[in-house]
Amino acid sequence: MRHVAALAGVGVKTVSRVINGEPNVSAATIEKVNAAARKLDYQPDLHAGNLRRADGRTRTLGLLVGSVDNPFAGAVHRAVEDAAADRGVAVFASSLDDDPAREQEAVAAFLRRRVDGLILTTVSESQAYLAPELRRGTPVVFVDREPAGLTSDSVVSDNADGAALATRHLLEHGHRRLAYLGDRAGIQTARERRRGFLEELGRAGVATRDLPVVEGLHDEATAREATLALFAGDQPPTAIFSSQNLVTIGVIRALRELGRHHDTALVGFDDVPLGDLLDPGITVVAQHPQEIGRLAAERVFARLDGDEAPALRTVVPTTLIVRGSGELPPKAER
Amino acid sequence: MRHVAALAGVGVKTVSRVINGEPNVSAATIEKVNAAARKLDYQPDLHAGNLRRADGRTRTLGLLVGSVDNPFAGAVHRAVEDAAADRGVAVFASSLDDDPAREQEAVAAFLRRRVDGLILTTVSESQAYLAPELRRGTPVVFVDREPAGLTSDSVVSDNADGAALATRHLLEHGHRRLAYLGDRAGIQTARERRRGFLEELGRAGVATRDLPVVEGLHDEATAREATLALFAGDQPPTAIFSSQNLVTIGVIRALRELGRHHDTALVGFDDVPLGDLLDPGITVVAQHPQEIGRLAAERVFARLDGDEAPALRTVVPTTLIVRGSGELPPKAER
DNA sequence: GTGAAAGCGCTAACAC
DNA sequence: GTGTTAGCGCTTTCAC
Repeated sequence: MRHVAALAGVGVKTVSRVINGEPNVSAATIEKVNAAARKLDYQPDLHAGNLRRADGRTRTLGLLVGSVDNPFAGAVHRAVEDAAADRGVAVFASSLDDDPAREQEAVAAFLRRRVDGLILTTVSESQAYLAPELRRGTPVVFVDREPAGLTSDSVVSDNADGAALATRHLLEHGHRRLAYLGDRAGIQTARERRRGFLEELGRAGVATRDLPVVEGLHDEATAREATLALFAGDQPPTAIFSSQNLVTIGVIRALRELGRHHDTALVGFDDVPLGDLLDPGITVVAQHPQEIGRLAAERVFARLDGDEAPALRTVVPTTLIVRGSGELPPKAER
Repeated sequence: MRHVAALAGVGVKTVSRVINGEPNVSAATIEKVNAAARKLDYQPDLHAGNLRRADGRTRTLGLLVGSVDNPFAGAVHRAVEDAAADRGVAVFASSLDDDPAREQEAVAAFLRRRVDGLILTTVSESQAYLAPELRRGTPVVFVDREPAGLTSDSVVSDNADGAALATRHLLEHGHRRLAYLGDRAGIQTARERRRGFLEELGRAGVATRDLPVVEGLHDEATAREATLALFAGDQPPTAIFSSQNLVTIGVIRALRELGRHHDTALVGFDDVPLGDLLDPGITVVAQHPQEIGRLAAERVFARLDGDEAPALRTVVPTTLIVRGSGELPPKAER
């Protein structure tokens, strides 16, 4: 900046004014400064400016998702990015991998870089460690999962409702031997989905005691194996509710291997890529990750713009998408 | 930091030493400082430190991909993140959307934030604008597409070879009426893939004059329409080579609608999610985005670690994955 | 083993 | 309209 000022024959403050589009600079001076900046390939240092700037904004957001490689996370990320780009805000993205240590490291990395706001998917038992940061005024919005030990904005799917919707759908198609295949019970959304599943069965008067409730599945491989094991038993289910996109894919693979994909009903929670092109089409309770990301970004920016309202919990409804796999009737008992 | 120093009863420099794990501090002092830092929820400001620090490293990378919502980009991103996280480096991720303006803005946003390195997918005609930055010592690695008007490291798939491989596969299965459905010719990889397609046909002695070469497709919708149009003509192809994952999906949808998915061969460039579970399975020339991301990160960090070798062009081979759609024989002429 | 002073690139406050 | 000075939070240099 000093070099630009020298080359343009003005003071550094004038360069600063031009760079930031502040008023009270003559057109001729603006042109001189811009010419000098161009000649020197000058790029202002945002961080240096922020050190002194009144609002202290870095125009940077930290986003933590399950994995940047997951379609759900990709859609959330994209929506956040679009909202941020409109405001000249850049986005740090990190993957959580359902690892509490990674959560803490990622958040610390964001905070050391003085992000203006945080959009987080979390997995550790408590997010109380964020309290000081929240007091400091950094907006924190939780996506997909709600925080524990701390109150802040969140944007989540209606997990229990969606799971109940899926379950009711299977019940309506005559199934009574349903199986639940889901993620670790340590994960809040997994608990909610299991609760929705069991409660809906309870409302329908179906005894849940003997129904298989398999937890701890987190990827295709474990879900596939769990499904195979289920069918190796003497009372395989006639319908499966899978609580997560990767689990759903694992179930599909297993059912195909067993040749049971046309006689075992399946409803998945969260949409599956190309789910409509499979045979049968995969009936899912779809979430709306794009909408979740959009609303989360909206919350962060509202807070940055001075919204002081109490923490807001935004629930994004899920949608049942009927495609075939959820409408298969129970296989006749042998 | 001043507050921490005051509370611990030491000078700021001592706090700095403790934070950065520098030697020559007594164990007792370290403990005092850490206790004070914890009490005050002190988070060091990385940017402030970098202003003065000798190496000037922000421990931050800028990554520009097609769209963070695309599976290819997600895999690249994930690999870059994993390599970066090992080194305590955070990653800014932005979407290009094949928009030259967005490219420039994203890069400028990265540079204003003083990223240590850049991993870029580009679309503008020339990246010469990066020359000053490159001279300044910022490593720039191009992924997926090679730069123009500038020489720097790149990590790309063997686009022409992969396209030729796909084409040869279709020829070997007896097809002569092949169609090419691809992205805008303005995109370097699209040009390469078209070249590979046409050259392979030339080597096989197949006249390419009358074969449909449709370009300018960039999403499912346009690819679907182009495919439908192809079959509305009087000489529909017996085989299709689609040059990109979204285009492949659009083609699949159109073929299904037409009921032609079992008599029109299809090989796609770049893998398609669940491509093995469709009927027929989708034969593709798979790229290795994870590997591309890993190698790109490796390049950036090698440069940061002082590698001064001439610009390196790394080619990641593609792999033909046979699943059914590419092995369909030509439909008997009517 | 520790601290004081200067300065990184910029903006705030105020002078002219 | 424009420049000067101080200082943001930290690291460097150098003294003790």
